Amino acid sequence: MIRVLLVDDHPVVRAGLKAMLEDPAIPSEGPASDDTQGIRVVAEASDGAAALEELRRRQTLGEDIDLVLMDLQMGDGMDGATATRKIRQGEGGVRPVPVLVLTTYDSDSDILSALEAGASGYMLKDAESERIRSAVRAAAAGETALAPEVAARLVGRLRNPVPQLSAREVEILELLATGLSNRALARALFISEATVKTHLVHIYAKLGVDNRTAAITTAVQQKIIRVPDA
Amino acid sequence: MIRVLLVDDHPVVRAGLKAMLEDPAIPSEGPASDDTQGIRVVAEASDGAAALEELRRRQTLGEDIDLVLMDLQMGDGMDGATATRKIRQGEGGVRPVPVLVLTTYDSDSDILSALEAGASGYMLKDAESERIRSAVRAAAAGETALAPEVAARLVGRLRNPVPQLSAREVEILELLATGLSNRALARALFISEATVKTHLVHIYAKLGVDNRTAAITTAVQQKIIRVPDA
DNA sequence: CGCCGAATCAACCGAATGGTTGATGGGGCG
DNA sequence: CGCCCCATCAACCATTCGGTTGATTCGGCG
Repeated sequence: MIRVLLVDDHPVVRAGLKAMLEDPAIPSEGPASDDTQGIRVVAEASDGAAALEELRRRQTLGEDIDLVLMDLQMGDGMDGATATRKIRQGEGGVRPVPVLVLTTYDSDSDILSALEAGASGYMLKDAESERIRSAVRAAAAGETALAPEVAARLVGRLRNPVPQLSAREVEILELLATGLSNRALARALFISEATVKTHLVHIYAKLGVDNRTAAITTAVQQKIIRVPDA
Repeated sequence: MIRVLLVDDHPVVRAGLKAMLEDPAIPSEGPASDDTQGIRVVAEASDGAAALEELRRRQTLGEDIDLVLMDLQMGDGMDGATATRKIRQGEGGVRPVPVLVLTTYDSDSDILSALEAGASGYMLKDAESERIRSAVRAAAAGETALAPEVAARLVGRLRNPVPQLSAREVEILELLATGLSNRALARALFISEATVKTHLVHIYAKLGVDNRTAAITTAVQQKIIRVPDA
């Protein structure tokens, strides 16, 4: 029996995962084996901080958790990648437990940040239930479980690595996103307009675009910057 | 008994909604009343086209559907708003049925397009299960069910003379956010570059900005548009 | 019918942006 | 020390963008 802690901010998704994990549509044939052992959702949390708290509480009670199923995007509170890192590093008095990330998007930066945080796997929410169950079993057994789409992205990234923006370039991108002109940008950063243009050219090249608008959306998509607050 | 057709491209979400709708955590007290009548998910579909097909099929068989629960964003195939419009207008040989939209985002354009398409309600996926069930009951009874956040947006929009952009202007903004130049914009919309510029001037005026970059961030902040998907 | 707003287009202008080449200085690294 | 990357700046040019004026068509509305 694999004991799972579910972390997702949407009650609907928690209910769906619980149903999927606990009620296999096709019961295992033949005698029970390790490969088809049952899965039980024994705890749930709606954000990263609550997940850490719940994990610690369960472990203190001697009710060990075998696996954490974690969403990455969570409205407010600690995000999934941060929570994953803390769990894997045993912060806050928890014993490290495998974390399987299960989320909606497969952006490069999401995948990278999750895996760097120590996730044992990365599945997408549009997966069929049997896929998700086998990923849970694999992750609980200490193996790595990647959705095919995710694996493909990783391979693609190895082939042509994403050019890294310098700190200055990111700084410029952030101001760019507020709608400043080159001149305003120059004044804000105490540099000349010429320098701003040079930076922009570098940014365009690294992002594979050819104008400021595309640079902003691309940067937002790749989570290099965020849309500035209102 | 309310008979529901579930439309969502994610198996996880379908399973979650089914579990939530059919297994009320708190069984109704006292004798059964109309208000607490049961809900049964009798059919599912993973995109808009399949939903129409399924609805028609069930109605032909005499197995009427009382309500369609519809997601707006669906990976490929017909999107939710279009499917909602077709169902409400009885296209494709279906009898109109109330449609409750249940989605993740609450952007103005999403809400408006769903309601204009004839949706009976608009709920967010992060809602608690009892909220969703009561929205289903209300919508099936012909009432309008809006999530509080959605209702708040609507009244806020009535108070604030939110500079109302025309449909065409929003369309332009959305393409603008992908980084297209005026010329590319013109080609994409089969209009002249002059017209694009005219629209942009109007957009800038309504949003209180003076260039395209600021227009995009402002529009995103005010949830007039969303950052385009990667 | 006349009015108005939305959408379309044209022509024009100045300003901003993009793209290039080339140059300087400072850090880090083998 | 030499090499390379980063950040800085200059000058130049073509293209694009922002803004204006004016015009046409079409649909809705009083």
